[in-house]
Amino acid sequence: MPEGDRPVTMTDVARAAGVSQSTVSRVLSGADVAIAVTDATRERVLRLAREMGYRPHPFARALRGAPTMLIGAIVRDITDVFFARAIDALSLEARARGYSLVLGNARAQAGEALALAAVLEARQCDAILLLGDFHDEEQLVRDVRAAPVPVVALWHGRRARDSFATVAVDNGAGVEAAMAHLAALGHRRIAFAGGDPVGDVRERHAAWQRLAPDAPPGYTETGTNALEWGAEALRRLLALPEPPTAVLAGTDVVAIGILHGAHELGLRVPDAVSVVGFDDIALAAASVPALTTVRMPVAEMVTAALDLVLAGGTDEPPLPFVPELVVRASTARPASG
Amino acid sequence: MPEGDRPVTMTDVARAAGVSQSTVSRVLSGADVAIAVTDATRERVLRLAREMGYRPHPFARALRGAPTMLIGAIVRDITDVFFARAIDALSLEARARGYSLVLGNARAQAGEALALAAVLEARQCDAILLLGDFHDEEQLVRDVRAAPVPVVALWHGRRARDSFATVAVDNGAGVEAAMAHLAALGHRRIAFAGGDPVGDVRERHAAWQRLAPDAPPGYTETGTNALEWGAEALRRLLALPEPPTAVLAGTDVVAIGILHGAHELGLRVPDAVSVVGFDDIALAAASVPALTTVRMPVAEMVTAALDLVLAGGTDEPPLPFVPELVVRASTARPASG
DNA sequence: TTGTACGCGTTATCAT
DNA sequence: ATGATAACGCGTACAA
Repeated sequence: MPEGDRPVTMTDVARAAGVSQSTVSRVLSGADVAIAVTDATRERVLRLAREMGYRPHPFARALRGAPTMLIGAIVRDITDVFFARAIDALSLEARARGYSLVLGNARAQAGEALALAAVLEARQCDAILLLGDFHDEEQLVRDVRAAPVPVVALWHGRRARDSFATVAVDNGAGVEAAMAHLAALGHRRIAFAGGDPVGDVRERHAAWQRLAPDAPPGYTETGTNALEWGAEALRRLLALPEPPTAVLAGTDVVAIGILHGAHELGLRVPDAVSVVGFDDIALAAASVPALTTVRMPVAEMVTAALDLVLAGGTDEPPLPFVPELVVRASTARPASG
Repeated sequence: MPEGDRPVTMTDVARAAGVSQSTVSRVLSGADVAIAVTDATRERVLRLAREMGYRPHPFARALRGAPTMLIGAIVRDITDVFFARAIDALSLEARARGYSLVLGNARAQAGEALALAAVLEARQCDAILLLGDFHDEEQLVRDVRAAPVPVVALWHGRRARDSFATVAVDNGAGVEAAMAHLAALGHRRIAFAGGDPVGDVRERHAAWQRLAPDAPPGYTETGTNALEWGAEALRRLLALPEPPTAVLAGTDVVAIGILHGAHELGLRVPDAVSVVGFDDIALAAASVPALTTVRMPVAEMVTAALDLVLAGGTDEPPLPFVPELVVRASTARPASG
């Protein structure tokens, strides 16, 4: 029995059981059961280990090359409800596979490289997942690329050549569905209000441009992915000489900000203006009015990313997932048909 | 130089520099600088370490008793925007002190104890923070108590005797401020709709009961902390023979659900009914209408909890923080005096 | 079937 | 000023 408060080691158990430490290791690590050790010895060791409160020491195991069962998740902004949901799905899915999550919140500019170098790159994690678009964080991307573990990115926005696999969504298809819905309702003047023009939002904007090539000037608003910004963007759009009858928002967060802005202007949605979001966050179904949006298959994408990264990250990434339009109450025929 | 892809160790650097591994350790671990090693040697070692891409191996250090610089954060439900904000604040504050976060999402019932045993209890973390009320998760609390590292709980709701320190908010004071505000506006019939009756919400409910002892039956609604539930609760409250003129919600999430429910019923807030939330989540300022609520000092509480737990968790916990009422547009004089 | 011995990468304590 | 050496807890060839 160890004196003091020191954790119980295999050697402690071995001494108590009157066997060698290796025997304890054989019994407890459970390799090739029933072949190597006498039943009597096994039971004695197991009993003592339990009684003495033995716990394997993960660092000693890791030093021997065992996987840490830790997955590093680097997320752009966890206060973004979309990413919060993704982290939730990720943690559940990871745990189902026996892994835990180390959270790297990238929201602080300074020291981001530090945190990664210290925790993730330093091979404490078996795999690294990037959540969000990090193309502007060059140092971070460099660090992660240099990591000796597989890396997979989610919602990173596709670019020419990335050094890691990407699980993405077909933003073009989502925008097409939204635009088709608005067109079917009779909308001809559809603006885009896009928050941060990075990653998925950038792709959504590009798709909108493709589908509305002759949109009047001023029909594109970009800024930050925040509720207040959505309200501001709406004010500017409605102040145009030829205001839009519908707004396609880059994210649900911006869309809900637009709903708020409309209310402040004394306008009713969808009577005065139709609004379509993107992502289908939980709040979208409970906003005033309930938001028509494009649903992101978060759980499926997280599962795919986990499959990919735990397989080494070198397999072919899955085809972009296809999002689905969810029609609710924030879209209707335009007032002036 | 190491063959293959093996990470660079001190021994590799030592070989390249023509010195012993101990010398490399002395130089790199930076203990007692300038005394022990020649400047020439130091510079050569430092240069080679940099060139060769040496990284300290955290597990080997941990095996020697070094702290892991990992903080385990166990959160009830990270999709709850309130906790997402807390995790954000926590990760920033932790990183400022050189720590990283291991996320334990407790939202899955089965296997929670397992995840803890594997990741936290097994002394991988230097400290453990509990975010939310875990009184109903007995196995988890038992596991955490048995952990050999300090534990501090946040928003855990105070109970008779907990085995770990708690950083809490004075929910009574918050409810008093909200009720005083409503009373000053002329409200006499104030109901409480409280989501999950655990932790802080439970305390808020108790405070409401104390301040409205003669509330008609049916004025208390409890359920889940979800948007839709808020809407349902409002429907039931307004169906009462003597419906309330104001509703105090247990959380902003419920409050925003109530706003949505009112809109669906064709009622305007605050004309038909006043609504007060609790927490001041980001959305509260951008809801329709903007929500009067009680602001939770999240950053301050997180800082205090980190101070406490990194000091060993045994100091006296700080006095409950006092939340502050934020008056916005969801409260007004009742229609019928 | 079981014990001995070694190494994983570090830090710390001795010598030299 | 620096080098050899011994731990830390565990897994595993190898010997017995």
